[in-house]
Amino acid sequence: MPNYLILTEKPSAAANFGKALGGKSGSFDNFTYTITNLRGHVMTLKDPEQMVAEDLKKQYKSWLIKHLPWRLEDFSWARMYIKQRNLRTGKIESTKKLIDDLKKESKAGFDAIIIATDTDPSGEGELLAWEALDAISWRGQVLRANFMDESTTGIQKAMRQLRDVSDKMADGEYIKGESRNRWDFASMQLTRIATTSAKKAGFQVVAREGRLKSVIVWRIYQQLEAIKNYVKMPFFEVKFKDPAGHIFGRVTPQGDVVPWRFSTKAQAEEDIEQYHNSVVVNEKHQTRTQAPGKLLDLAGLASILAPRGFSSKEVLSTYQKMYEAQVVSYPRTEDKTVTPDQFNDLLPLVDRIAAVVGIDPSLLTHRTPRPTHVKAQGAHGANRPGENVPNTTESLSKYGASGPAIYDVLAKNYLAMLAEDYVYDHVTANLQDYPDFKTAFNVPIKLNFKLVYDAQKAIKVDDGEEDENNATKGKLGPDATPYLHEGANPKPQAPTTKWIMAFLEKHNVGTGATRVATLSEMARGTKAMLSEKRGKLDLTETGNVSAIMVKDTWIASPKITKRLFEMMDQVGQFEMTMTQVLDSATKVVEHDLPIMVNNAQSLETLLGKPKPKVRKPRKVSEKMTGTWQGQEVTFAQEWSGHVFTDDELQKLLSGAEVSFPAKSKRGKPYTAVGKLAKQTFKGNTFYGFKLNPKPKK
DNA sequence: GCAAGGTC
Repeated sequence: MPNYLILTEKPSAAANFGKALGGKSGSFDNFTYTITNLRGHVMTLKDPEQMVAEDLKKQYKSWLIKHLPWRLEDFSWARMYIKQRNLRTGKIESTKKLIDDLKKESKAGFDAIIIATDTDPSGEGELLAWEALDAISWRGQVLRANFMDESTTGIQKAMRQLRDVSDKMADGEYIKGESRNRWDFASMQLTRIATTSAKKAGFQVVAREGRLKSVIVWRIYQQLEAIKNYVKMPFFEVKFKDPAGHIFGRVTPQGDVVPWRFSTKAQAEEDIEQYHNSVVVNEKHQTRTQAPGKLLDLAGLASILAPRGFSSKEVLSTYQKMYEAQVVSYPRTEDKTVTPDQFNDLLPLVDRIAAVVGIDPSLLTHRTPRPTHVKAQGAHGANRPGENVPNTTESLSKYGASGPAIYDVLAKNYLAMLAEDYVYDHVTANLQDYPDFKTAFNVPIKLNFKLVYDAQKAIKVDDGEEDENNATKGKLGPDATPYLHEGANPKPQAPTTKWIMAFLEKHNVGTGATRVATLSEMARGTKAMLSEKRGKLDLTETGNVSAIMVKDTWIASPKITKRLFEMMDQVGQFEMTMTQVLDSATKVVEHDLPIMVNNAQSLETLLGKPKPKVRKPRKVSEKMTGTWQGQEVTFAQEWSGHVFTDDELQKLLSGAEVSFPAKSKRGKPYTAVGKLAKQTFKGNTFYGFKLNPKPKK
């Protein structure tokens, strides 16, 4: 029997594989196996200057426009470990340990490694698996297991249909992912062009311009401009009202010029003269139903919580912690449905969940799967409550400020699916003497799921259309009286988290999780491009500069992502080469470069004189020179706020140890013990006080 | 100083 190492994408997937195959290791079908896992991408491309020949390093380190566009064939596309802050512990972690462990594990006599990472249409799963296989220099056989979902049957089925992909260059899915990765890397050039051009014009910012950030920042800029340039254009038209307040009007398609709308009140007052009271006729009633809204993904959840004052960042990190406690399901899903298995797993818990969020369980009568919400496809399933039901929502604040709100929305939205459809009476009628004047309104009959949660309403983006506030109560007719209605062109809506998420989703830019992560990243730190306050988005100076720089460029168009994905499909089918895909990145740079250089000229006109950056004067500590180990050295007389005494300075020069009270970066007091030593910082040699190495435990 | 993608 062959012995396989099954490589999954993440711990949660490894757990599901273990469940499906009967343990973390064992035998299945005709092989024995061990399951292991990655943690997403474990390697990333090196910096540009680290991927080229020695004599090109200087030019590829430079941000000057004369060195751009790059010759992408100069790159080795070599990778390095990833160092990143852990969301839970807040500590910087490197992927080196994981790779070292995997390398050790892979040497335990396996006949093949099975790539069992997520099946994603962009080839990301293959890419991140091959990053790891290349990093451990795996030379043996490689098989691929494609699973559509992480259910037991889904995984078992996949493990019986293994494909040989030992030659990664023959694996279309890998080529796809690698192309996407290199294309995006090449787009880095646009940041250099924008930043350098803006700097020349006096704006000292880093203008980050990838195909996600530039699209977001440009869309927000345009919207803010539209609001700034909005001029209210009132209009007047004749409408009718019956005694109960039902309004009868004519249909005006958006943007159309119609003869019954006037720009002055006087004209309309003249017009109204020709109308008289009319009898209401043609009253029709139709009973209609509406199904509960779809289940949520992270972007939807973040959209709903933003107006309550929870930032994307806060929701992301709190949700992750709640997931690890199994209070909620897997965060980064793209599914908006659940599988029948997932539905059945949660079913016995729904009454308890309802009690926690204060929903009357007698409303939850639809306990069979709805075909619209429960589908036999998907992986982790839509975001929903987990197997651990909390006692109260308040208790979830231990995971973060947004904990109770996350659970409340998530649980109610899931429970809404178990309530019956909303039933309402759709009423229509028109006027006898003026049949073009119509009314339409809905009268609720049974609220049903709307008493639990109305996700559609929560997610809906205000389109700026005026609300007529049509009456929904009272008897229709018997007649209606003409009146003068005053309206106006709708004011563009303010940019919000919800609004930008809807825009990105419409254009298929990014995934649910990356959209939230990118927005949160764009709002963070000294290079922040935008601010997110209670869900309202605004641009910082960096954001404004970044936006103006991408006016009329290709990179800021959502079509670029669409085109990239089309090319990725072709490259996956071997109808196009990776080189050709990358040529298109160079074409974008060539196209956008002169435009950006030109756009820089309008920065000052649009934004005013650049604010001079106030530089904090750098504190230069006093230096002293003396003889140490037989050579003349110069070193700082101060270390971490402590000024050495004359006695200590002599001790240091003599090579002796000194100790003094100090405080750690976190403000924890400790005793610093150390000597003078030769050290390096960013490649430069210097002399100075150095802490003794920590004793090994 | 820089991308977008995945993850804890």
